[in-house]
Amino acid sequence: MTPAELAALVRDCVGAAVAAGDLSVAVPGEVVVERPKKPEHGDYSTNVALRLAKPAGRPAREVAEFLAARLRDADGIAGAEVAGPGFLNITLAADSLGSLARVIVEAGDGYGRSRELAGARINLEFVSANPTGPVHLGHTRWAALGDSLHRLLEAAGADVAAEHYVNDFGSQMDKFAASLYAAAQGRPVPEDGYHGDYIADVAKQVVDLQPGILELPEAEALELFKAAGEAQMLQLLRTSLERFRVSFDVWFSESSMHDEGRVDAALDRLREQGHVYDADGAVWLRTTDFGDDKDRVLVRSNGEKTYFAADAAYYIDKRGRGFDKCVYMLGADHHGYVGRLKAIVACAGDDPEQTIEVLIGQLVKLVRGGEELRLSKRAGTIVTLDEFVDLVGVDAGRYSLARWSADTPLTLDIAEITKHSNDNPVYYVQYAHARTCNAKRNAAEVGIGLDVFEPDLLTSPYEAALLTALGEFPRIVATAAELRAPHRVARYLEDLAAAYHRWYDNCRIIPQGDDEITAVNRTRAWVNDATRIVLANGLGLLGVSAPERL
RNA sequence: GCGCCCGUAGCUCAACGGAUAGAGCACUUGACUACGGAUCAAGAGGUUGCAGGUUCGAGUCCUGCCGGGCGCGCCA
Repeated sequence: MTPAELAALVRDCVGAAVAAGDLSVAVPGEVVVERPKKPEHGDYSTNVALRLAKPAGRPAREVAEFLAARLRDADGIAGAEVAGPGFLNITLAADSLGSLARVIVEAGDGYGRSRELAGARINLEFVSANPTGPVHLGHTRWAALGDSLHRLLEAAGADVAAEHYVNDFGSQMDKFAASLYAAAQGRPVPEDGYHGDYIADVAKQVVDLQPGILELPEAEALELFKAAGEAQMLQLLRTSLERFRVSFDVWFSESSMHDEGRVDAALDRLREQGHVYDADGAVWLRTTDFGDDKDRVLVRSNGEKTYFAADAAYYIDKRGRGFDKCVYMLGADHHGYVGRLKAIVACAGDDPEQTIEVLIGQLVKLVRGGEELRLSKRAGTIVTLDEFVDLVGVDAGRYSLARWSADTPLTLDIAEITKHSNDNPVYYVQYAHARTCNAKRNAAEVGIGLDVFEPDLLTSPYEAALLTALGEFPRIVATAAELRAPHRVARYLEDLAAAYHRWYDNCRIIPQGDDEITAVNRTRAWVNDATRIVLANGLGLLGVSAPERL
């Protein structure tokens, strides 16, 4: 019996109690069944009685007793007890709990996927690094979390587009072009330009591709440097991110919106909605109508459209493409932008509470030997994604960033996250997976495969603990997707790995010495394989490899 | 000044409003006749920043303080 089936059974018991007149209450749409922290609280527990007590006008423990009495008579239930203020603790019969192993093995890659978010069309925008420099550490946290969230949302059944916005319009691109031009001529880059070593590299690549560029008039050369430099930078961004196993469905160019008149069209739309006005020679959006602390400029008095205008157009474009939820993942230094974003949405006639969601990620610091890693020679800024990957590797890097909730400021110690030992959660989980693979190989060698399955033989408490942990996976995935919290998957995998290691220490798959191979051993091979599948599926959601050998 | 985020064990951090607040590291002590021990078992470690409030129940929600981070351009 899966937890979902048990939850449905509990709900049926509520329905039966109501029908019999024991309770007078509306049957809840969904009942939640959890794995209790303490094993003495049963395989599963539910707080449904506590929740129903008030509407039913009865003490919670009494409600729980009505349900317990019905549950005890149901198939697959070994026991149901009322505990504490009114919790209902449920123990499953061994064969009922053990049958889960077969369910998981048969589901394979599909185990953990659900239809919870089916029908949702979600636009997920993250990283959005400017094409004027490398991906840096601040983006990297979102690269890991955003890509994991992408995978999670799809696993929960949502229709998702991962999108990288390219700010290739405006004054910073002119500075970028000027920096490249200066570097190509061997002059020092302008004071307000971009100073990293990569500028010289990109400039050289542009000159190599277009040998005559330095002979052109300056204005023409700058235009070419801008266009070709951007193309080079985008290639670098893409390469860095792909190496980190992060991919985007759409790279969305800001300047393309300007070129195609879509910014003007968006401004017209906002004007029609009645929130645009002219003052001081500029065009404004009345965002104060929707809680912003001041109105914002869309078109400057010199005629140039602002970043903000393009963002409004971008939002309207996303909605035009059919997304009903636009998720923005921003760094903590951009949180001041949230109010304005919501105002854009409201000005466009949508409800910000419905159509956008802004996730704010706190800062990441890297330390080594107690000292913060600060300057990157290469980028002239803080540590880059490539340097981070060089330092810790993709698996440790992704796992370490995905393991913590985004709204916690994070300090990562290089020495700690690269240790190849149980000090390091990523290796702990990967080792558990490698161990399942190794156990499977060894079992196969002595003739134990997936042939005999007698789940009533899975009677060890270590078995029960492992099986209930395996049963939790689909709910963990769905919850992590709904709460936009990939770190829940990582924490769960650590729990599961621990339950597996304990089980492995106590329940042998291959008998010791010359002992005979029994149906218990053969059935345990299923449990081992189910664990292998869940660990692999979970690591996959985090973009971390699941090696068969370490 | 205004706004957002954070404050949990010595350290890094968990905990859909649920049971005695949990892991890992570090510290102390065990299990190596080991299906790869990169593992497992045990111990110690807490007034969840402070003070009120809401309720069957608060680390979690509300109010006010204290401390830290970040942001408040016709920049992007």
